[in-house]
Amino acid sequence: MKPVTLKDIAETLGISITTVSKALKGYPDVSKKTRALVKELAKTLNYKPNAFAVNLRTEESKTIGLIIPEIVHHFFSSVIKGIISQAEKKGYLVIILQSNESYELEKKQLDLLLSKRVDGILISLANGTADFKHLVEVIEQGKPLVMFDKIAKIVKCSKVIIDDRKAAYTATQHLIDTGCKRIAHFRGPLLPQNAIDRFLGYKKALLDNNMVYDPSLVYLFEDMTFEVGEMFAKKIMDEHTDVDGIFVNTDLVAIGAITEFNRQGVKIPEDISIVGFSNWFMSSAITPSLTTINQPGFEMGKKAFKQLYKEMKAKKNKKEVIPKIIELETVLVKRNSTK
Amino acid sequence: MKPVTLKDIAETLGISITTVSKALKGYPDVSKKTRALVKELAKTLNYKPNAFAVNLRTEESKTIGLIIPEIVHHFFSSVIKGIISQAEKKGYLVIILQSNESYELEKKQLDLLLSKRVDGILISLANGTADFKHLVEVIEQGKPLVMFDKIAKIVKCSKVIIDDRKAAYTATQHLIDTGCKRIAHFRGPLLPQNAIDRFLGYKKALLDNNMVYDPSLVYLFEDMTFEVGEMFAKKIMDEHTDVDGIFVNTDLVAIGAITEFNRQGVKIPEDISIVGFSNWFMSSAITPSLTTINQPGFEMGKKAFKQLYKEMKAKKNKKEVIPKIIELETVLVKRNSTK
DNA sequence: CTGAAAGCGCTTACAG
DNA sequence: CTGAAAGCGCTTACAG
Repeated sequence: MKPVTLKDIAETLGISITTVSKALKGYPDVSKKTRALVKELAKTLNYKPNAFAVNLRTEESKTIGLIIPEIVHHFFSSVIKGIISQAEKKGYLVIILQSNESYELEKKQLDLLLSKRVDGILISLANGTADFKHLVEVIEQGKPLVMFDKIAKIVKCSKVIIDDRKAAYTATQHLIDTGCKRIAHFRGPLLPQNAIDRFLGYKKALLDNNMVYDPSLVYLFEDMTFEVGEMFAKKIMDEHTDVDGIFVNTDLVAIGAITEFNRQGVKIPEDISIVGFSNWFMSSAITPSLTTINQPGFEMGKKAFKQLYKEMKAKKNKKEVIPKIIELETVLVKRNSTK
Repeated sequence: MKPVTLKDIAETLGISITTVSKALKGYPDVSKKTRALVKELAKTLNYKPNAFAVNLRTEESKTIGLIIPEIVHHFFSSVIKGIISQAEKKGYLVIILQSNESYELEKKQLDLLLSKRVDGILISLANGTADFKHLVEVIEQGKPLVMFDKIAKIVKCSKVIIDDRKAAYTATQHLIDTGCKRIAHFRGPLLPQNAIDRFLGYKKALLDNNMVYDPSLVYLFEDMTFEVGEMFAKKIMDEHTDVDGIFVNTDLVAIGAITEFNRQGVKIPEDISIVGFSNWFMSSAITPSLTTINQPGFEMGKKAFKQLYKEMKAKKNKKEVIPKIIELETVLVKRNSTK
């Protein structure tokens, strides 16, 4: 009933706990005979080291924390999958917490992870986060921290990102190249760095092509939902009948817009071209299929863990870590929502 | 730099570690003055108990494990969200692992969680799992275990489920009630209990209505994807032009089928009616919108954790636990893919 | 009201 | 090659 301990094995074999421990860990200063004996007994008794004791001794839990704004999102769940798959390979477990896009919750979750003494932390910031003291504190404490996707530029730590500005530029340029003259942007929320960068890329593409940047064509919204896409599609039809192209922050919203345009008989791409962002699997399924930017979530998760792992290892060996910015490639996936 | 310990506080205040510990935990046998002093110092020093030591002493980690077949699935990510939200309220953290629908991996993950000594385990079975010894062992060890959604009927533990058979019956009956005479079923994989039960509900509805059950109208497939839906829609048009209704195992597959039928000019619901399963948010977005069975994922996650919590508490108090089957309500959501 | 002491199960520096 | 001992940081039964 009670779990088997080193002591149990030692007593049964009439040797010391020290020797049992060493034998199990394959230390060379144990005789072959003893080692075999110990290992055999451990196996038959189904011995499993008490993780709590090991943690206490080694000050390491082989567990990392992950804070994510929202789990129920195709992109983020792909990232999670990437993180878990990689963590598993290295023998790490992942504790997942959600910030619900709230700064207060994010702070609280970070504190929780710290008090649990996870070995490292992976985080994608909440939309509501504009102050970064809580993150700086983690770093000052020497706890490895890697940010991904939604990051804070001024915080000195490793980051795994895409070049949102460039990707948005490419998307907008594609609209221009295919003949769009008046291009709107469904921007999303105000604060997060990726929304800012996508907006900047959009704007720069316009200016580089000697097109007018018109702020009234930029639509802000908090929630990235299908319904928001429908709503703004309606708004465009009401307010700006001359718009012939839209660059949308997220596929889900773009698909909402497409659905509404379809419903109203607006032809895509003849009347309006649309480019999304993220390459959600539904974007190839919708009619017309959606031209979009591929954002490699699974890959991002893998890279983020790998970097964190390096930093945890470096810390263990008391080596200095130089923060690294890892940028993943994005690709424009051309489909039928653009000419 | 080094974390503050009870000893640090005790030494600074010139009192014993015992008293500091008691004061911080609000034990009544400490003078008000001492308690106030200790608490204040702890706060200014930002004392956080060493979770590893607490775990070792209390044999409790306030952490649970969750094994899920696939994270990147709207339904499962909703469940995860429900679990995490509830766990947070009770001060528990959640370690998430994926079985990738593989029995071997599921066993391995379970073992990992056990060796980490989580306080309890939540699991939804892999499609590949047909042997349940690994689960029985967990229970025999006295570790609280609750299964949800994809369960094994013969394993004696608490379960949170829906009545898949009844829901499938309702879905099929709705097709019959709206005039369908020849109803196919996209069944999904062979093994999981929920696929079996949905199939049985479909069959029973046919028989209760004196309709012929034709095995050639039941389509098996391993992966529940959009593409599978497209493919089987084509198959139906080739093989069974008389089919006028389909009950599909999952919304995603149903939406794939709708897309293909739309493409081929097959009218929904005039030529073929379709009912899905799960009420994925895209099912109200597609044209025509999809009639489906609402499967409460978030709710299921919450209930599963609540039950696990009860059992962990009972175990702590050395009370017996009687396994409980919690069945959540499902509702048929009528939309435009049926008459 | 306070504290000395045992103990949770492990790891590892050290002695022999 | 083997083992006694210290110690990780906490909790708690017990004595005073």
